[in-house]
Amino acid sequence: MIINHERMNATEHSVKLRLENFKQVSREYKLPLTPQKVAIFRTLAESSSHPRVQEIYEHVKMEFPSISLATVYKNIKQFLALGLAFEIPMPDGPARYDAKLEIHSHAVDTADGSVYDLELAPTIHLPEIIMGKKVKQAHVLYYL
Amino acid sequence: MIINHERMNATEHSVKLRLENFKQVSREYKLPLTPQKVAIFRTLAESSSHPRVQEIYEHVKMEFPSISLATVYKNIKQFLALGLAFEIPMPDGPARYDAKLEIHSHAVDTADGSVYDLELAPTIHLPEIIMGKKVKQAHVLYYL
DNA sequence: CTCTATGCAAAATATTTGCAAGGGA
DNA sequence: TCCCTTGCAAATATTTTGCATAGAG
Repeated sequence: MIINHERMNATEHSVKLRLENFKQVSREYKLPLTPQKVAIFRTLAESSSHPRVQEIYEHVKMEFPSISLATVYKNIKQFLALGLAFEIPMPDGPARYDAKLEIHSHAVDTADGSVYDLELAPTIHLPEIIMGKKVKQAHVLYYL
Repeated sequence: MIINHERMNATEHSVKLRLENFKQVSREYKLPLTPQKVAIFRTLAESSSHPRVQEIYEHVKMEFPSISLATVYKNIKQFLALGLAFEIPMPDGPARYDAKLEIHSHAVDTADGSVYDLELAPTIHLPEIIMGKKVKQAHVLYYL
């Protein structure tokens, strides 16, 4: 297992890739790309701290002071449905979000609420089918 | 990987083991064993459907009509802190609970909200230490 | 007798919804 | 133009808290 400390933010390159994917998927589903929506996705893609909805809202508010919390909620839900983001449910308090595309796992430090990205070693392969259904999302959550 | 369909409830034997453990831990921490608390734990231990707080409340209410939802919340939180129960955070809606003692994983069917217990094959061993901290709880969550 | 638990009500959080107006493709 | 989106406010959950009383050990 490789642990990605990610003290720094996502690289510009990977942010660009995520944004391109986001735009492509939006076109595919004929969903309009509003500036607010792009700002919400970019905030998520640029962050490495697995922000809460509230934090995304506060960040986007700097650029769009009139944005509503409901808009952020609606967009995040849409990202999840489109497979553009992961949700990391937390044992206490609101969920955290992650725009990383590859399936990976998270370690949640319950002491301070920080979330670490983990890459599973390639020898650990998660099942793709369970109970005859395709695995849409897999999270390995460790509570420390 | 072995999938435990668990259409039936937990066996009487395993329920007895869980209840004994619960009572021993309570004595250890000098926490009074009230009838309500025992009923809440028993409800959890006997169920195999990973009930929500609300469902536990409704079940215990049959035996203790005056029980309060707050009491169920308080007790469930205490069980988590004592390691007597697992919490399974859900992508939508309230978390589910499980009194199973061994670390195992869960598959969440997002279509109907049902939760399956999974036993990880022994060849897949989860790390016990991450970032220098002991893993208190590990969940492998699959969203189907 | 002491300490935690219970039950009730109110408060605090968190998330969703309805709807009129705005805006992207 | 056609939908989807936005922003606001109100409505819904959901969970926590304070406090007086009850009860376990």
